[in-house]
Amino acid sequence: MSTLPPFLSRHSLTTKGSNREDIRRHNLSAVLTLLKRSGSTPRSALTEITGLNRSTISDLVTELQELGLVTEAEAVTSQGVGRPSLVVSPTEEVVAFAVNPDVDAITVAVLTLSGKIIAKVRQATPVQPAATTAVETVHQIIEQLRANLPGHFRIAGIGVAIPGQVRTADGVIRLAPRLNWVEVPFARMLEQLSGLPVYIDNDASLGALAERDFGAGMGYREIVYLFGSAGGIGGGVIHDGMLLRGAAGYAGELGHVRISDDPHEDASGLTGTLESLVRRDLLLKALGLGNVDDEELGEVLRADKSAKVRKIAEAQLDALSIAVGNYVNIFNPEVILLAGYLSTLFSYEPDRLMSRFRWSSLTTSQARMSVKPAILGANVLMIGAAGLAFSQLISAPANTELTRVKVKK
Amino acid sequence: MSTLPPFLSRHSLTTKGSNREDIRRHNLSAVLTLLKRSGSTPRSALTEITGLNRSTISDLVTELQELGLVTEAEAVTSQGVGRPSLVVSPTEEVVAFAVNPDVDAITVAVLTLSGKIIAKVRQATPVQPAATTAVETVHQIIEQLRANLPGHFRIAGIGVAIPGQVRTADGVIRLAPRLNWVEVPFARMLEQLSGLPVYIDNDASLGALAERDFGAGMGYREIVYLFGSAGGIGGGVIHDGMLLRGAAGYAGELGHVRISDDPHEDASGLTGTLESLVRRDLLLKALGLGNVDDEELGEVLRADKSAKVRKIAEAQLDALSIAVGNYVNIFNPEVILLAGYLSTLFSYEPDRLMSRFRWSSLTTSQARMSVKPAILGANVLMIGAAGLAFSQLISAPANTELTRVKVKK
DNA sequence: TCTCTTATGTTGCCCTAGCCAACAAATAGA
DNA sequence: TCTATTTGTTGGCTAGGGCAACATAAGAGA
Repeated sequence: MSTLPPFLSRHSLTTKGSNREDIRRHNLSAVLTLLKRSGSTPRSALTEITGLNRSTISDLVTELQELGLVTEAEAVTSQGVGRPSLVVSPTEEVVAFAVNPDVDAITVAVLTLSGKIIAKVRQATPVQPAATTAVETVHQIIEQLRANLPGHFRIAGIGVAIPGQVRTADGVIRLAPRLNWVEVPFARMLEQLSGLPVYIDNDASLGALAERDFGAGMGYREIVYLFGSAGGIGGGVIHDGMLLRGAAGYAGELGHVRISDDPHEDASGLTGTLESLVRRDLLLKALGLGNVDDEELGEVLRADKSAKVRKIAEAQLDALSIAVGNYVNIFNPEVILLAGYLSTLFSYEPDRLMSRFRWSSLTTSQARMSVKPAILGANVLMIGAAGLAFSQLISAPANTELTRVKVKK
Repeated sequence: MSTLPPFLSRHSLTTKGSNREDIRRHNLSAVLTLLKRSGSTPRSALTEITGLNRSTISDLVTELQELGLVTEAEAVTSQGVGRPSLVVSPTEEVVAFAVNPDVDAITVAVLTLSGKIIAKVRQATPVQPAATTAVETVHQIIEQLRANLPGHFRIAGIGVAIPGQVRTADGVIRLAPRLNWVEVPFARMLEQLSGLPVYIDNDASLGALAERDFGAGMGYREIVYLFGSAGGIGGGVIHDGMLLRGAAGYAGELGHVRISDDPHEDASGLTGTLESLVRRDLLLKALGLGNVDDEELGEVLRADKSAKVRKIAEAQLDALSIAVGNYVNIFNPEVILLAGYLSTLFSYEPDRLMSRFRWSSLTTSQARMSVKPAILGANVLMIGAAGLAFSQLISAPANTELTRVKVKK
């Protein structure tokens, strides 16, 4: 029996020792991570980036190949003097399901390791579904998609993007105001139905991860991601290349941060927050628009010449500027990515935001910092959710079980 | 020559491979980290916490002993059945200098690995010193302290806590408004004079690290630290047990975050920020106090019964509540630590803050979150700065050169 | 077409560091 | 004093990354 100082036990994660298995896992994971992000990569590049020995890379790639995760092929185009390097690619035969339940529809897709969408189903929900109904619908769509996959494909799991707060430890949706879901053990429910491992996280957080891997955040290690949708404003922060989750997974609620004394409430009942000031619905109303997507909204907005609309848009841009300035001070990011409605708003008058946010942040922190629109469009949540489902496989390629498409009875 | 996709090169850090040396370094570091934080620790505890084998711990401790970093001794009190475990302690003979230049004084101290202060000199500066003057003064004090150290002691380096923004990569002070220093290559200057390695960081960030290791943050991995001083409000964020530094080291400027439309400016010219609303000097003035420390301020404040003072204090508490609520939403921390003046303010009426911050953050994120006063007092910056100076040694015990007290000619 | 240069894949061997098992040592309790 | 329990110690094992030598496949130049 031990008599550890009580606080030490909690430190066990940081101060864990490592052994040979950890090395191997780490190196396999490093190689697979590179392949996921950049697709086909020559072995020589893997050697250079990882700093490992040629022979080690050879060994690692062989193991990944035996695991059925990557394939090797001879280079098509020769890249110069010397023996051409073999090109390694993530296989297209390992897939994940991505799920996004929202107010008006449930979307499910099948994606490969490198983020390619193989199939996608969007099922409209006439009435806002209860959690149990939603889980069943998701399950049915997945079964149908699964039946259409080639038999030798294997499945990493199901990733779910939730417009709300998710306790990542056990996959419980604590609160999804728009869906009116409270304390729903979504992961457990869907796992029991589908028999597949289920991973859940907040939608904006997954958006941030998707942009980091395949979008405007590629190559950055310090990213602040702000996502505006019909339901409000969410955020995700990438720090040191990894998602900032906080104690329970609720970190990054960047839309619910108070920046003004304005008494209007946001969707969560907080006043003066970014979400309460930057409202897509207000602009839609002013433009006389109904249910349009962000692209169409952008076009109408740019075409509109009324002073009233301009005033609303600019007031929202100014509020966004303050928030951007704040996040520069807080995170000192390399880049701030604006997605969804915020991207539309930004594009309306980029200079206004760029000049104003500088008033609300320290000049030092602005150095070499850029603000960009996100580039992944409507499929960003699918890519992010699938990435989440793959994350276990990515971090421990040799120790993660994949499920066959056809279940053996 | 390689033709890597341009963004991949920046990823090299995450996707670096690891080898045997990395394991050894990591394990030595894990053991030394534990010893630093908890002081004397039995070998059995090291085994249990790290998860490593008994024989491995034995080997690691032997190496640390040979490096002169730890000592082993038989247990004084027996702790139960079985052979008593040997107790390992960090040596007291490896020290670091801690430096804190401020407006009215320059403070330098000598500390051991476990944060014990061996010697301390506070030299008042009648006029606010220029950077070069300050560096020379620091150097002289260090020489004097060094001369008084036993000859067999060894020095890890100099850690400097700066009331301003520091570019951590090269140790340049970008801006320290209070000292009126701009773009000062402090680390390089002091390194050239002293011949010792110099590490610099922002004062509040170092405060956060000190509280994590030896203060109210012990055992937590997600900490938001807010520090109020005469010069303003600084912040430090510990995420996953590590300091959040951002792209260049400027992250954590939590005092310069705008939370209201109030037009008053803070020390950096930003309006409506936490720092502009929570002002120690205003309260001092209202209480008719001069240059007192936080403890005395707290006593006078508690004794005071005037409505005017109460109004000021409560307004400041309310502003602090909003900021606390915001940081709960942003970081989902386990604990928020209030230090310096903010601790005084909090203690004046803790319930007011505790009830009000709940209005400005999502209830979900408040679960199991606590707000506490920091417990390290006036020496917090010395502890933090010394910890910074030791960090290189801690992270690579076998590969870090220590300097002898007596220089061989 | 034939070398020469260059870059990469392959193979066998080495070495390090963590693990394991057996044994020794030091305690508490009966 | 004897037993159970826990921990330190020792020697051998093993996995996996590094290394060097060699093989291979290009391009360049004559």
